[in-house]
Amino acid sequence: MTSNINCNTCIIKSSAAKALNSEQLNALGKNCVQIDFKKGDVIFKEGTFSVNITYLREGIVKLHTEGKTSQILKIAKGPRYLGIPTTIEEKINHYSATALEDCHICFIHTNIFKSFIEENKKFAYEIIVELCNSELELFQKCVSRTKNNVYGRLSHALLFFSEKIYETDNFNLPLSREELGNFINTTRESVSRVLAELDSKKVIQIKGRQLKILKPEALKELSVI
Amino acid sequence: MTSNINCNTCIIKSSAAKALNSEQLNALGKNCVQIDFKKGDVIFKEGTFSVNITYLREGIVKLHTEGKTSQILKIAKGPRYLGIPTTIEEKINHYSATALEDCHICFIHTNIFKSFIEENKKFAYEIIVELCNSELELFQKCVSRTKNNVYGRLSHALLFFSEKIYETDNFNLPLSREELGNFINTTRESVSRVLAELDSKKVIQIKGRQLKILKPEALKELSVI
DNA sequence: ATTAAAAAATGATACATATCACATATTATG
DNA sequence: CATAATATGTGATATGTATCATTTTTTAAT
Repeated sequence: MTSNINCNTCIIKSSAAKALNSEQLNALGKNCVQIDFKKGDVIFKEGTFSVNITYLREGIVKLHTEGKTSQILKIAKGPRYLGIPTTIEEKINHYSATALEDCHICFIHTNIFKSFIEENKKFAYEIIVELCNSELELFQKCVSRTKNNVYGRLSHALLFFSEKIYETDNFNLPLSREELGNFINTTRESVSRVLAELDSKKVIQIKGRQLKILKPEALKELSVI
Repeated sequence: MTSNINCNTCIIKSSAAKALNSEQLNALGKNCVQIDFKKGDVIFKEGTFSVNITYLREGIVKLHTEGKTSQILKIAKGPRYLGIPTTIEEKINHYSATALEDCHICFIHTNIFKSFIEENKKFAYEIIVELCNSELELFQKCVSRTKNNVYGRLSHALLFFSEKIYETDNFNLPLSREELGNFINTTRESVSRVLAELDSKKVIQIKGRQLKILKPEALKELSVI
């Protein structure tokens, strides 16, 4: 579903978008289209031509590589920009984005996005801060993936969902066992086994995708970072 | 060694620094100090308080975590900014930087750096582009570390040194076997073994740190990314 | 040059985790 | 509701790589 939007009245703004003035928001509305995606929909695909900056207004997406050894690089929750690195200079997407929950996404013309950077100091600064945070997050993930064993990586991922995405210790996993494996770089079998063991040790309670974290401290102990 | 500098006459400028006008370069010179580091010197350390943006004018550095399971996150060659993510908003360095070759480094007051972002559109834009490239690089590395086995990761690293750092297929490795292990997430023993095997198969020729790549295509085949 | 210290090479073994095979749920479809 | 398709669980085995132990080489210090 596509719809015209009024960015002036939109209340779901990233800290960068909050820096835009009324005139800029009007211009944004005219150079931007909101599309609604359903769970599982592909938002953009690795290798395709990119002409927009993608703003995830609401929802949860995964950024991932393609192929049978697909790898989930990041899981992002709105409001935030997606894939600025992959779109701003080069025209080819370096990775794909797929909706894990229903999403409202705004596709913003790269040109108007660039003009805001030029016109609006605060906006430019906030984008820089966002990119910096994104890179630090990735560093963290890099370290977690390599310093932790499968137990640690899975614990880290479960805590990430609980703390950063759902903000509760009782939620439905947004990923299948196989996708979880792609996220923490292991196989679906290992994910099953470790989840079963954490369940048997009463650290978590899992049934299908329904997860309840019983002992977050125990998960924290398992992951060094 | 510390010295006052004239940024106007400096010919070693990043693409962002090239966007600064004469007045800004004068101001930069007054709010910036150049320090020369020798091979092995620590430039900044994880966990310490940070008050500057670090500009690597010339030389090669490693960005790494501390501790016995130290991990090398990135190897960078000047001219480029180092660790903007770790310094711009938060005041604590999230990782360390150590010189792998003699380096000339400019420490720039964070405030003047921020003022350039505000005053100079082109500068802000170039910083954004640099951060985007940096993140893409990290994505690449994340994928390489997890999709490749030790052979692939080491091949990838050797090609990286050859293509991105030294721009020749005949150079001295900037890292010990142990550091190479920290860079590609393996042990020094595994690095030794794989180097020995690549040598015996005449893909490379290695003696101590002296490396000559004989068959770059063979290395490319070993690493999927 | 001689000795000490550090780095690298190499063999033997251990172990975490991938792979394979198959059973059992769970979800989709006519 | 039945049947197929897909996802998940679990045991047995294989394998890449870490770990440990020891030797050899290189580098640094006196």
